[in-house]
Amino acid sequence: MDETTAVRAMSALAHAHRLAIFRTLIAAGPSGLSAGEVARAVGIGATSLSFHMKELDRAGLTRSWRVGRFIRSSVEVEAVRRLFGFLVDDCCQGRPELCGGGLTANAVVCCGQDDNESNR
Amino acid sequence: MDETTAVRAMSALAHAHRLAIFRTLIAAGPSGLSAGEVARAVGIGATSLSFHMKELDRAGLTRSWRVGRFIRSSVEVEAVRRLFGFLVDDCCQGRPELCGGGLTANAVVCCGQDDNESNR
DNA sequence: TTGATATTGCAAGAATTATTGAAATATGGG
DNA sequence: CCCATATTTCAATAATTCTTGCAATATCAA
Repeated sequence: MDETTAVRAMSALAHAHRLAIFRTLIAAGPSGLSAGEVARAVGIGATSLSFHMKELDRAGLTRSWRVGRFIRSSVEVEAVRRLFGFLVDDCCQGRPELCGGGLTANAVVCCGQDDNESNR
Repeated sequence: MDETTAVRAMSALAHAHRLAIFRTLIAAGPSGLSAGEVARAVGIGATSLSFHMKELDRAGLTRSWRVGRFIRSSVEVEAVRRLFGFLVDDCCQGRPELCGGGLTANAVVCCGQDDNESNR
């Protein structure tokens, strides 16, 4: 993960609607939701959802795929993990004796090692 | 953590200079760095650093305190933990059977339970 | 093919955020 | 008290991002 990628990801989450979309999709799990379902859940219009969903996809935080007339989207769990890692991986320069707890940076997100089939 | 707080935190990190500042401070650990040291490390001017540092402080991601003529800043590790949690805590609606790995959302950052004295 | 549903693209204005240097403030040392 | 260092404030400009409705595209079902 480079800085540009990380900034793009943070920017994608730095918006009330997109954060709500992201959290809605995190809750939905690997099978995701259709654009319409997300728009309804978040309370925004189709145009607005499309705009914001595209931002999340572009940032690599979500993935979208077509199922008939619907576009389903879900969170790219691995990307979230990499993002968290990028933020904190150099914590205390990796010298735990500088810190109290002394854990090396680590971020774990639900849904295991990412891809768990479902209807992708 | 509410949505407004989370958006403010993500916005604070959604900028190349501020992300660099944040990561520099994460690496520095609880004792932090002075504004000048950060500015030099990141390669920006004093005015610019002051502007961006204030954003990080305002977002609650960092804390700053005066030591003589210097202002030192360090990362608020607990705030980072809460932010990560807010992003992923509802993962798969807390129903691990929907996910492969089945972990509940969890984000761990170095430096233990936050405050480890040093020169605060 | 036609109609209905689902989603995206476009364009212009509105709003927010970033950049810059110069001046102002705070502190410690002599 | 005066000077040098460290940081912040101010103000104007520049740049980016958001919002909105409507038209366009894609797919399915009849």
